[in-house]
Amino acid sequence: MATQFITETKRTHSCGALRGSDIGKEVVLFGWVQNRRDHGTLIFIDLRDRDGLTQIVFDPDLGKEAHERAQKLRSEWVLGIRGKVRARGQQMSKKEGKVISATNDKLATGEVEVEVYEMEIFNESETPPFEISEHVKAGEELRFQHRYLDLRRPQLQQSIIKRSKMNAIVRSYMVENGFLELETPFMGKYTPGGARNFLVPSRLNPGKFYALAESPQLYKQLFMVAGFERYFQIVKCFRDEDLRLDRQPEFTQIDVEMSFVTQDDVFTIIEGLIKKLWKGVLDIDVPTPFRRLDFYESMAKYGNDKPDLRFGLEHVELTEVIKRLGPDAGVPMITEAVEQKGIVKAMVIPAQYPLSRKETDDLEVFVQGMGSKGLGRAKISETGEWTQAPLFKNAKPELRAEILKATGAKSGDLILFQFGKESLVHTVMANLRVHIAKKLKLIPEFGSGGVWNFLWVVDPPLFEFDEETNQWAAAHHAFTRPHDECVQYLETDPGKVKCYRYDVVLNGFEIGGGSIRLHKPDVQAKVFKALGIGDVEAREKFGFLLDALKFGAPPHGGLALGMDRLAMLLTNAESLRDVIPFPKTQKGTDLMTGAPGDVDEKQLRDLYVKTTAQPK
RNA sequence: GGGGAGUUAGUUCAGCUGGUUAGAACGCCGCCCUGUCACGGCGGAGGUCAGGGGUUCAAGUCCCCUACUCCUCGCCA
Repeated sequence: MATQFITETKRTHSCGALRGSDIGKEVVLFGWVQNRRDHGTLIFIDLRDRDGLTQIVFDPDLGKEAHERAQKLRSEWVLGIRGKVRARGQQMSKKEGKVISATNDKLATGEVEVEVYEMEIFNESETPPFEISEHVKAGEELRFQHRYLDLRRPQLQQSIIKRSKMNAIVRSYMVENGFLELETPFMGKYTPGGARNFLVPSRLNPGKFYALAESPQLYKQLFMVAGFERYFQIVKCFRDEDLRLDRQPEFTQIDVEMSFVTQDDVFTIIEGLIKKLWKGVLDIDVPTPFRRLDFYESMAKYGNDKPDLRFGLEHVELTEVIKRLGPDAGVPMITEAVEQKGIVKAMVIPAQYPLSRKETDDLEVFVQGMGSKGLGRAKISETGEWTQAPLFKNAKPELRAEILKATGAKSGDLILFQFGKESLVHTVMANLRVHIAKKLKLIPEFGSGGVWNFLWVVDPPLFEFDEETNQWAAAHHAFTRPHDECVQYLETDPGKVKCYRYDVVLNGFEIGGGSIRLHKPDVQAKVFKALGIGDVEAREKFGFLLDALKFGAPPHGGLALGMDRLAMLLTNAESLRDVIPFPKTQKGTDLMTGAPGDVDEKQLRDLYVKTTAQPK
C-alpha cells in the first residue's frame, strides 16, 4: 500500500547527507531530477536539492512499479522517494570488461546510492530553456528571464546561501559589540547633492514626492543625537545612476554609526567584522590592523583611491621633471600639456613581461576607449637605445636620463606614458595598470585562498574644485569633520583641508566608506560658507539635521560596507549580479517581471503625475 | 550622454572574398542497453539568421536605422 508523501512520509535526509555510515538505513529523499542515465533495466537518477546530489537507482527486481514509472522521468521533475541506502561497492563494468569500483569520488555522497522501492512524482517539468548544469553556460539574458531556474544552479545557489550566512555573522558580531539594529525609512525627503534619487509621487500630497533613500546617512546621525550610541542595519539603498558590473540601482549596505569614537575606533570595529566574515565564510584569518594609505599617495602611485595592491606597476610622476627642463626637453607635446596645467605619468612594464608590437597597439586602443589621445611608449633596448618611441624622437639626453632615473627602467623594459588633464591621466593610468596586471596574470588566483589585500585609504581632501560651477564642492558630504589643524584653512585655502573620511578597499574594490561627522555648529557654518551655501539655503536643505546638532549632538562617526561587493568578493563572483537573487540589467530592467512597466492613466491621475515620454 | 562588443536551432557557437538544400556540439523525441555518473549505441525532429529599410542577378554575409544584452568613460557626496 502506497504511503502518502509529505503528509505521512517525511523527508529523513537531504540529498547531500548520506555517507557510508548510513548503509542499510531506510530513507526518504525529496528533490529534483538532475540527470538520468537509463540502462534499460537499471535506471540511475541524480537527485538534487540545495544540499547536494544523491544517486538513486531503480531496479525492476526491487520495485517493479517504481521502475516502470521511472522510465518517464525527465530533467527537473520533482520527486519524493523511499528506499534503502546501499554501498555502491564493486560492480562488473561492461565498458571496462572487469569488476571495478562503482563509487564516485566527485560526489560527497558518492560512496552510496539509494535503491528505490517507492516514488511519488510531485510535479513534472517542461524541458527547461537551458540546462541546469555547471557544464552548460547559458547567456545572462536567458538566465535572467528564468531566474528561478538559474537559481537552481548549485554554484549560484551556494553564493546566495553564503550571503545568508554573512547576514547572520554581521548580526551576531554587531550585537555582541553593543550595536542596536534599528530601522530607517526608505521613503524620505529629497536632499540635494550626491546620487540621483528615485522618486515616489505622493497621492495624499498632490505634486509632492518622496525620495527613496540613497543611504540612511541622515537618519543614522539622528540616532546618535538621540543617544542610541551604536547603530547598525543591513539595509537596501537606492541610486538612480548608470549600472556597472559592481553597481546595481538597489543594493545592500551594512550601515554602521557610533558615538564617542575616533577614526581608529571605527577601524577597529570594522576590521573585527571583516575578520569574522572571512573566517566564517572562507575559514581564512585576515590579519589586522589593515594597512593605511594616504589618499594623495594612492592617487600618485595608482591613479585612484581604491588601489589593488596585489601587484606593483606603480605610476611615476614626471610632471616636475618636464617643468624643470622646460621647452628644452625636446618633446613639445608633453611640454605643452604641462604648460596647460596637465600632468605627466609613466608606468614601467618590466622586461620579464615582453609585449609584442600588436599587444602594445592593443593597449593604445584600450586607452583611447577611455578618452585618451594615445599611448606614449618607449622600449629600452639592450644597449640603452629608446626604440618604438616616436614621441621621444627628438628628446634631449637629459630628459631620457631623468625619466630613467625616476622610473628606474632598465634595458628590456617598456615605459608607458600618459599626459594631459589630471583627472583623465589618472583614470587612464589606473585602468591601464589593472588591465595590464590581468593580461600579464600578475593577480593571484582565488583558489588556494587567494590574496586578500585590505587597506584603509585615509586623509582625503574635504573639498574638490568643481570646474563646471567654478566652486568648491564637498568631496564626500558636507558633514565630514576636517582635521583640527586644517580648520584654519577653511576660509583661506579650502583645497588644503584634509578630513576624517576613510574608505576600506579590497583588491581594487571600494568595499566601504565613511567618516567622522562634524558635530560642532561653528565649524559646520564655515564649511557651508566655503561651499557657498548660505544660511537660508542650508536651513532649507538640511534644516532638521542642523537643528538636531544644536541640541547636544555627541561626537560620532561611522561607515557603510557594500554587502553585495563583499559577497561578490567572498564568492569569487565575476559580477554583483551573481550574488543578488533578482538583479537588474544594465538598463535597470528586470527581464523576468518586465519592470519597470507601464501603468494606466488612472493610476497616474491618482498620483497627479503626467508623463512627457513619447509613445513608441 | 559618449565609445566598444554582440544578437544564427531549445542552448552554446561556427558560417571565409556575397553564390547549391544554413552546420557542429549539447539538449529534445523514438528505439536498444544490468553499473552508469556530463553513461553509451542507432535513428529523428528542430531555423522569422533580433526587427525594419537599402545595395545587388543574388544577402546570415555589405550599408543605414531601431530594439535588446554586455563592457567601458562620464555619472555614482
